[in-house]
Amino acid sequence: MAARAKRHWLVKTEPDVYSIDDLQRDGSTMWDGVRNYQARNLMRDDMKVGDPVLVYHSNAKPMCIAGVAKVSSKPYADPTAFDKKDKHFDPKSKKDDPTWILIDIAHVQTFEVPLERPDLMNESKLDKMMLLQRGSRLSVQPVTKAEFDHVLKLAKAAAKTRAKEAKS
DNA sequence: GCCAACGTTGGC
DNA sequence: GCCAACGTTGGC
Repeated sequence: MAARAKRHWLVKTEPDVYSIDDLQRDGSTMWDGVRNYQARNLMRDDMKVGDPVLVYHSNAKPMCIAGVAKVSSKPYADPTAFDKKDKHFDPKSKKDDPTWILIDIAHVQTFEVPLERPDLMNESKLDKMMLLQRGSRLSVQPVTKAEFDHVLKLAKAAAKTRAKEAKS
């Protein structure tokens, strides 16, 4: 069977709730609590084990792309939808026909220097990136390979610059 | 703290 | 099925 080309993704998280550092500590985690159909469909239908994922810190100071993760499980039912005590409990989601589906993601890399949103906005190569569009609220979104590669390049360059500064 | 964008809900 | 009201996200 021909291997499917890897697709690239970005997930948003509020670092006060769950940050890249938490992910690094945990190794991997259920990406739970997503209650948006479009985001769910991406997790259920399009995200495949091994796909690279950028991790973005929203509602934070600073707002930034903080690192890289990867999809580490097949889709399965979000257990928080069944838990009455959970903030994300959804009585409409039944165990035999779950409404909310998630995947696990595993930590790959925490950027030495987070890429802050205003700097990303200045990158002409990222003009079209969904994350940077006004009013873009989708919390799980596709990223093109070109965008993904450019973000990694920026992260490397930023780390290099910092290393130089540390020396001088 | 404000508010634009946008998804969801519910009356009709 | 339409659409106004409402709630949430999330940048600024």
